[in-house]
Amino acid sequence: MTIAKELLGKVIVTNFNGVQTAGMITETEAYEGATDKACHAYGNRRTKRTETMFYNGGVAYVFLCYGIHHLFNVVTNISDVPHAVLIRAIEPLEGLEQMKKRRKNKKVGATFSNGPGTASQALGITVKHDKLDLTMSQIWIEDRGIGFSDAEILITKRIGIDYAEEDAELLYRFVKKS
DNA sequence: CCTACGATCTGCT
DNA sequence: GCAGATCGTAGGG
Repeated sequence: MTIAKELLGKVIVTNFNGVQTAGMITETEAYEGATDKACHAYGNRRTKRTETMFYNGGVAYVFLCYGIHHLFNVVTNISDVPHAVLIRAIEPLEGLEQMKKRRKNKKVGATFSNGPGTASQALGITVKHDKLDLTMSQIWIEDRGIGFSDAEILITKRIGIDYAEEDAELLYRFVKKS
C-alpha cells in the first residue's frame, strides 16, 4: 500500500533488443491480495494466472484484460502474499519515437500513456514479460530522486472495479497532480 | 467441456 | 457518449 505511493515519480525502463524506452510513473493502484475483493488473488485464489502474484516481490505481473490490453503490475510482498501495484499511467521520458511507433504513431498528448493499457503498450510490455524479474535485463525501475509530497498526490477510489462491493470504496489509488 | 465476462481503449454516431 | 473489440481464465455443468 505505501509502496504504491512511493512508486509515484519512479522511472520504469524497458530495454528489448537494445531498444530502450522509459517513463515516469504518475498513477498507481494497490491490490491487497487475499483480503481485497478487487484483486485477482482474493481469498488466496491461486491459479495459473494469479500464480505470479504469489512470487516474492520485485517481479512483473502482466495479464491480458478484455482480450486486448496488457496491464503491468509490480509484485510487492514476500512469497505467498499476493500483493501487487498496478501501474496505471506514465509520463514518457526516453525513446519517444519508439513509443510512438508502438502506439501506432499517435501523437504524444493527454491520452498517449495515461491509462493502464496504453502505458504498458507504449513501453512495449506484453504478457510475454509476465513473471520477469525486475532486477534483470529487460525491465527495471529506477529511482531518479523524484518524489512527491502528500500535497502533490491525489488519493481516490480505484477504477473499473465496481464488482468488488465494499472494497471498491477503498482509497488505494494514487495520482500525481498535474 | 463450454460459456460468460473482465484492473480498458478506440472509433464512430 | 456509447458500443464493439477480442481472448484467456474461472467456474459451473
